[in-house]
Amino acid sequence: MAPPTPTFSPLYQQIKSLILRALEAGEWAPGQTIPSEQELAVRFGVSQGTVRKAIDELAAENILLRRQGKGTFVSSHHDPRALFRFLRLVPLNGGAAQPVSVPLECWRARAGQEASKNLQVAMGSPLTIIRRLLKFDVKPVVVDEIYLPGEMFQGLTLEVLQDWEGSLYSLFESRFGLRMIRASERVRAVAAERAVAEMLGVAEHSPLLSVERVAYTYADKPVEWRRGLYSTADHFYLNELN
Amino acid sequence: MAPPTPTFSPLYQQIKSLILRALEAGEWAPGQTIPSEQELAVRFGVSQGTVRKAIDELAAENILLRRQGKGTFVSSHHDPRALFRFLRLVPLNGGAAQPVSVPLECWRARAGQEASKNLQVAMGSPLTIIRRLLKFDVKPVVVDEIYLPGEMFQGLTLEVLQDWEGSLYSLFESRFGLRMIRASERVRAVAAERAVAEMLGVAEHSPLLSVERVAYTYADKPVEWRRGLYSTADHFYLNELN
DNA sequence: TAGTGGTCTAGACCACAAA
DNA sequence: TTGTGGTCTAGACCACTAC
Repeated sequence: MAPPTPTFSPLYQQIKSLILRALEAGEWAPGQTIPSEQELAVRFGVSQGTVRKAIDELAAENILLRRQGKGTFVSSHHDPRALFRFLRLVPLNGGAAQPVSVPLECWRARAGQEASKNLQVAMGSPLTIIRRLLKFDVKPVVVDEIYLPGEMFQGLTLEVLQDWEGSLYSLFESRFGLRMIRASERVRAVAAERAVAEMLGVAEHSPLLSVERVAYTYADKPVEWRRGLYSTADHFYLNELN
Repeated sequence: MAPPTPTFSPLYQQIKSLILRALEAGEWAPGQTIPSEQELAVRFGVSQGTVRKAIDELAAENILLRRQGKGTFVSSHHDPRALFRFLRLVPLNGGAAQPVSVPLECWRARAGQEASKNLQVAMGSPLTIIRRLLKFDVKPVVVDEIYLPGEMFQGLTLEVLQDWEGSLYSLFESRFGLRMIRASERVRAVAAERAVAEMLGVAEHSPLLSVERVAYTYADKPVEWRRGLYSTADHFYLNELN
């Protein structure tokens, strides 16, 4: 006897995949609308309700953004609301909530063991590395070291970074067509080494938050690995558990 | 001219509220099934689809749990899967993933300014305070100090805590009928004071994670405030950003 | 006024679990 | 076999936005 089909995939999941593939292929640009539910229903040969359920899930994953009366939009890191989706840092007592990125260095290197594991690239493959400061209201709060697969970020230089107004991810989106969809962070407490302590204006050996992040684009492909050292003298890392 | 009705609440939201109210009133016990969608549809006088959408949202909030073919269950902290919903601590290199709670002290006090603010109770109102250790595989990793509104936790003693096998929240659920629905955590890095350093087996002034949590039950009512100090020598705090 | 997403319904059928 | 949740459809109507 043949086994009963072990793989059952609901129609709306298949539609979801098709929409994702279209997004991945750049068929609709970030910030722009996708076709209406009715149009997509015709295109895919299913009912509007099925398209709706597919879009519902993509909206829940922050990949699409629905706006009643206007349409469904491809979400974009240009949207200022998108910033704090990935930066969970909040001032302790009021203070400036808008951070400013200050690029310090940008250079090329080759992937070591750790980078190769986190970015799922071969050992020795080219990397682009960024070091930068995050300031809240003139005050430095975070030092980041950011590892990127070199092939995907051709032409990324310190000048490009310095000329950019806005978040890193919005630069990645505009300049390199890479959209970060989700990320995973590992948080630990570490003692500040001297160089970092100086940059953040804290005493050597002060406790800092070490935040290691791997960020993924479509199809769960990792495209960024970063390590941030956060001074939590005036800020905290906020996490909502649901 | 009268303004056009500024308050529009979809039917399914109203149904959702009704279900929440029933849960709050204890009409269905944690771990047990609620009536079928069809039954609820009849009870509330709406279509099954409307009940479904209400339940969908409650399931997304981890308040209900759907199981195809079996029914819809009231989620419970007895479910072992529920543990890591609130404890985001993961071993660095394998190691025991199941923590053991070791209650150290349990005493009464009166709410100071901070407790009063976090628990939304009056200054001077009675509190129950717990101090406990969390061990992974014999090794102490977390020291917690937990502040609870005294009225809601009558009869909570060190003996009760020591006799309980399982998580704190499952005790709260069984013994005091209080279910934690969501929580908000503020994470910072701090230096270990001597007493804490000794308990965790680390050097004085070692960097630790300070995790302050306010946990809420139905209707966003805060019922627990705790501060944990985490040793991140062998563990890290994991956070998924979506 | 037209077009979008949002809600609600009724009904058919499928997948899964338990008896 | 029965009962549960899960999927899919078709159609009506509502709320919001823009023209």
